[in-house]
Amino acid sequence: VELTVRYAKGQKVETRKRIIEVAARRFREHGIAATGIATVMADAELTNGAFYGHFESKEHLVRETVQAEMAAQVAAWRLTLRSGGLEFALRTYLSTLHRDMHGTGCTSAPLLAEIGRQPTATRSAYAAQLEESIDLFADYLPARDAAIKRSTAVAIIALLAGTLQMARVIPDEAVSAEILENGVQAALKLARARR
Amino acid sequence: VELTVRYAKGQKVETRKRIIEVAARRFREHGIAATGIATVMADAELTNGAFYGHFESKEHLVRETVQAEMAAQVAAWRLTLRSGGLEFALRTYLSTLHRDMHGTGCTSAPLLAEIGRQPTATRSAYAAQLEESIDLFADYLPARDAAIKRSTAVAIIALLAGTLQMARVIPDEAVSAEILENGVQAALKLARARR
DNA sequence: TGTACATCAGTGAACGCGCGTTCACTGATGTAC
DNA sequence: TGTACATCAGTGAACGCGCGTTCACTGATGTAC
Repeated sequence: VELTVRYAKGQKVETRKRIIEVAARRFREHGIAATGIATVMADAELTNGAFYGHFESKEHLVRETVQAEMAAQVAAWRLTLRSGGLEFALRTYLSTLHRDMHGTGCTSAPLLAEIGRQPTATRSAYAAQLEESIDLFADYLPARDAAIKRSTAVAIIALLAGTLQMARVIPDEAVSAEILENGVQAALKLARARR
Repeated sequence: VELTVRYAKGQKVETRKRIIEVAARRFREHGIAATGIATVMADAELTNGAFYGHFESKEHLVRETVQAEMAAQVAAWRLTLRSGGLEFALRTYLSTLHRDMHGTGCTSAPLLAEIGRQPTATRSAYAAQLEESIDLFADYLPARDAAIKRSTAVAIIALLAGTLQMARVIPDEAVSAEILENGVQAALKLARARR
């Protein structure tokens, strides 16, 4: 069996990546159910037919997008935590800037509930990346016991997602900003507790 | 102008209520975008055409449903808090029973992110009910200062929503249950802090 | 008491549209000889 | 070097279907006289 490369090496892989990126943006902005294949493909500057050369179905695209974007988010968190520490990372996440950055921000917060309605494979992909996030956060917590670090990290992540979602709902700018700042304080409170 | 009652008094009002109830169930279970008018009306044992005798549009149904179901939820919280206190209410909310009760449970958690994508009118309806929840929770917190009660209540509500969503995503039953219990502990920790 | 009429909650077919998916095809590239 | 052929990423029309919404209608009820 011979393996020939007729197209620029990795071209198809790059197209696939581009589809995932534009899909992620649409998903975050409008939700998974409200996002159509045709609009995603148009965003990627392709026609709808090309989709099925890259993915078996919409379900598969969702799975791969959740997987890839959550991994990217963990990497981003790692960078922010390393460069600025916990409070800086929390403040970056719960900033009005991030709140208003629907398409390019966090994947978890806007899609968490909807991921809960996806097939097990997609939810497992999320769960795996969540474990990465938990381990990462745990490294920046002052507690001694590993189990306490873990449970605190879980609580902080849940709090962050809930707070960002809530701030995005509230139309009153002052109240919304208050909710964000409040989330930072509560997360720090949880982080500081040793047991 | 004469006002005659040709049908059983309040029949239309009751039908309207029934539509909102079945819509709420569908919205919680499948999300707003994934729920169609025709299926809601079929659930209410009516044909799709009848819908527009009760609501101007799907957007209006969403608004009224969010308003009504959030109000009902506040009432349920009030009852649970009054009868069992804070920890009991937290444990009820973050129970595996509630986690698995997608259609009839909390409206806020499964729809929070999606409500954030609705028009301002719907988001304002949510915001008003959220304020009720905050005031209600604040009454069951040990802090002295009203501002601290308020900010703690906000944090607890955000934590509850995020935790329930997360627990619903995780396929591993043990990990999911751990996340729920962990949420209870974190909420209690926040509640106990006096400042 | 009996009949003609008004009211109106609900019916069900139809509208244009976008959905996820399929498929025969195009056309640029590389291979074989 | 030149020509016939194979590969395959992407094209674009089409599929059946459900969406939100409209509308002429039905038929049970109550009113008027």
